[in-house]
Amino acid sequence: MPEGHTLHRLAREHHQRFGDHPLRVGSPQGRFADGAALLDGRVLAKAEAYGKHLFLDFADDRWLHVHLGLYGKWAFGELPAPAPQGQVRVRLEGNQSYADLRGATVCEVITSADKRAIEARLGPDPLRRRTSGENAWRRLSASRSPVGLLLMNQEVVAGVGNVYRAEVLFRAGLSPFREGRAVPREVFDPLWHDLVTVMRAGLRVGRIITTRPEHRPRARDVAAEDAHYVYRRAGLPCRVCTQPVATEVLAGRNLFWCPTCQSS
DNA sequence: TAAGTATGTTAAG
DNA sequence: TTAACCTACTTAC
Repeated sequence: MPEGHTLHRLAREHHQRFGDHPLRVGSPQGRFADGAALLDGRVLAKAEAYGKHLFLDFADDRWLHVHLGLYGKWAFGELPAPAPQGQVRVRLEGNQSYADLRGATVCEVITSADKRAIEARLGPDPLRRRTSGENAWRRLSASRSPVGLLLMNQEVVAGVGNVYRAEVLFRAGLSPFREGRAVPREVFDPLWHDLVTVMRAGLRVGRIITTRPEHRPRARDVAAEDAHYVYRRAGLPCRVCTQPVATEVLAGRNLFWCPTCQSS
């Protein structure tokens, strides 16, 4: 489930389980054998996330860079670790815990210069401290692309995926088809602030919940089907206006929106 | 059991 | 714009 909040949680969990310990690093699958050999036995000094990228600092200018892509996953457990099931690209083992990585799009050992180059391509990450949306505004307000595309562009905002894209546009009452350059500053600033709010909530809770309590059946114990306003709700009645939620494929991704509530 | 789908990105055409 | 990556879960048959 990798939008930005997931990666920030993963960074935290790696640090909690493995921070400051020497790790055994292997690649049961074999596909990352060379990289694992570069890291095996080293101490994990730090773990951080930037957008959807995870960086594990193995000191002396060696970082493990992971991007989960669509279906990559980390699975954690307590030692002793079981025999690897399926295609385990990386297995980390520390004092008490192990972690298995499967299905990642990117898994590589890089230098801090490589890491800086990756970060330089990314827009501001709403989940990083002391981060302003100014650079996102600069890109967005100069673009003819629809805002629904711009929010998914990691060079504009880092960490937003298909769920946050759909939900934050709904909460702003903004049409996903509005050109970036036609979005007024008075609309963008609250939208950025809302991104920070809902992504922080996702980081805290571990799932994406964007519906306000007054728009769902039960304020607590949010059921999966009540967590979103429009994402994956095509044809269902809008929670606010009861008109059917619309869907369309935009740039290869499913877009969801309410044509009534998001007409501006 | 097979087919379809997914919260993502890159590269080929 | 499309296919590929190649995992796990859901749905169809």
